[in-house]
Amino acid sequence: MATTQDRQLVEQWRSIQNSYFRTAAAIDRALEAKFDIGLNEFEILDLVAESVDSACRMKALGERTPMTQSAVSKVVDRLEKAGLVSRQTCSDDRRSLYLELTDAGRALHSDAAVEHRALLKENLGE
Amino acid sequence: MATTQDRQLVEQWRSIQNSYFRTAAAIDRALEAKFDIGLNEFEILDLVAESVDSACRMKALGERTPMTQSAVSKVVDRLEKAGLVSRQTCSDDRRSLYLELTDAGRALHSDAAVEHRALLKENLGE
DNA sequence: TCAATCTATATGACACGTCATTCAATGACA
DNA sequence: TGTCATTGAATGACGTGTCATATAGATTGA
Repeated sequence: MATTQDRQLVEQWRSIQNSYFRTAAAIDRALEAKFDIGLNEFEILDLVAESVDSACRMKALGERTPMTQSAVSKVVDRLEKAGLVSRQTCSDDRRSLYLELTDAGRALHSDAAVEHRALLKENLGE
Repeated sequence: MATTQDRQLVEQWRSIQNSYFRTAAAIDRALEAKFDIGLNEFEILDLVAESVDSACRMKALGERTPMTQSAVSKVVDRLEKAGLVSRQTCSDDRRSLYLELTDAGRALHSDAAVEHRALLKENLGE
């Protein structure tokens, strides 16, 4: 039997879905159009940009994002191919890699971040 | 410059992302394991199940879901292939189709809905 | 009534994410 | 030290979503 609570849960869930998808789509389109990178690429850039320490980070990145380890790896592939980020080997654990923004990456990030925040405000803050 | 408000927005956004992804993944896995359908398939089933009127619905479905029209079409393909739903032509507009649950679809939906609601409660209500 | 246009759905090419696996490096412990 | 398990990351096969387009039916207006 569908209880009232069930219906409320479903409503709540649909509303989360809609706001998530609408916001994500809006940001994705804008970043794609203006900076030629997708939302996931930006989010990785953003995480790298806010990591001031130079700890080995591919792993850490995976923990701060809902993306899979392999998704992160592929996003980083694209960022690296685009010359925005570079993979550096870790001296203390040679399995690990950490990421560094290139100058181009830093520049693009700081422009894109403005757009990103503005769209978040528009869609979340309303 | 990163203002405090910016940081709050980003935090809020990440928290939405996480709760969305965690919940979606949990439901998806459970439905996949127990009923062999994905979350999107279930959501279409759910929409069809709650449409009591027999209006032409493919179109209407598209409006109640963040999915693309073409995504809906493919999800329905799979549901039809699985024998859970059937496409019916519309007499008043032969371009349109409406969907009907098969008996198997109705049965699966009512079981899966219990699971779905329970997981929503667990993840959203907590 | 016949174009021109619009609308509902389907489809194919493509991009991207996931899973399972692989590979190399590390750690643990006998 | 040598084996065995574990860990960080990359990769290939695959499924599914998106975009652009195709198709068929509807609508409009001359």
